[in-house]
Amino acid sequence: MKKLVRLPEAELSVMRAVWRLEAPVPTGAIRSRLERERPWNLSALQTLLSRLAERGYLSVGKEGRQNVYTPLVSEGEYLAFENAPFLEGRGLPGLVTALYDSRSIGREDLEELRAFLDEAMGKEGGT
Amino acid sequence: MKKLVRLPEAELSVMRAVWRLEAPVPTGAIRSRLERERPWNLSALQTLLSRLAERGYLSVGKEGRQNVYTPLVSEGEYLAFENAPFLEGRGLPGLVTALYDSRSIGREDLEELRAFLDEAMGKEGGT
DNA sequence: GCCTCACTCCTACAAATGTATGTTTTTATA
DNA sequence: TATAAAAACATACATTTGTAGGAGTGAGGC
Repeated sequence: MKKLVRLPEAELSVMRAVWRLEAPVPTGAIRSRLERERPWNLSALQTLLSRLAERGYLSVGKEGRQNVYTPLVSEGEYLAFENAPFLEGRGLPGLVTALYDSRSIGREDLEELRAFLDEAMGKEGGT
Repeated sequence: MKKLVRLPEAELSVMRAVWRLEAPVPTGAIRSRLERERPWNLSALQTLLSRLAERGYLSVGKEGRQNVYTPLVSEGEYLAFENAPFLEGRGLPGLVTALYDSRSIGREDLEELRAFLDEAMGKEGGT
């Protein structure tokens, strides 16, 4: 398991964009994906991309003369990493409970989740 | 709903400690709670606490001579806030799937979660 | 061939964050 | 009562993060 580091806000936004695009992703695609949310100056974005590469979150390749980026850390891995302190203390049910209690998710979400689990695991729940 | 801001690493560790203690929490209690993980210099910790108060994450009171802190944002609210971009895109099942696919949680965790949901909502799941 | 576009890469710098020192005030106590 | 322990509070400063400017370079249009 890679040694992850908590990403600063701006870099995390960039990663989220990359995760949602088809790798390898050219800079321009990332830029347009983010233009509503964070209309960065091109150089600013490039700085963030290289920092992400330094940190081992992205690999950089070339497609012609353009840089293309591929995530080296999946969104799930990162999510697990960020939520680890909570998950360790209280487990997945604890997480769901906390979200529910703070009204961040509702009863429908729980229903949906249960249906999803039943579907994914089969109703038997064998080992 | 308060306007939350993503906390920097150090401040977040402090919040996690506060969340796990009984409010209102005196500085010393936070300090000892964190001494393994982040053995901060007392002033360093005090700086972080006042920054958290400025940001509206903690309220500060006095208990005799000492400062005592009370969270103004619950752990669940914060969790929801941090995971919001993911949850909006993919919902709770998506989150669980991402964790599972990245092997951050295992099949037992899913079993446990399902059992928990069955318990919490009743097996019928009617609305 | 020359210009413009679209990028890359290097450099810079203000603001935010992480960590510590020094000073003062309390309270407890040898 | 002099001394030490505990903590507040102000201040400082190195490092990291956020954002941008500018120089260089291949590609396509004219």
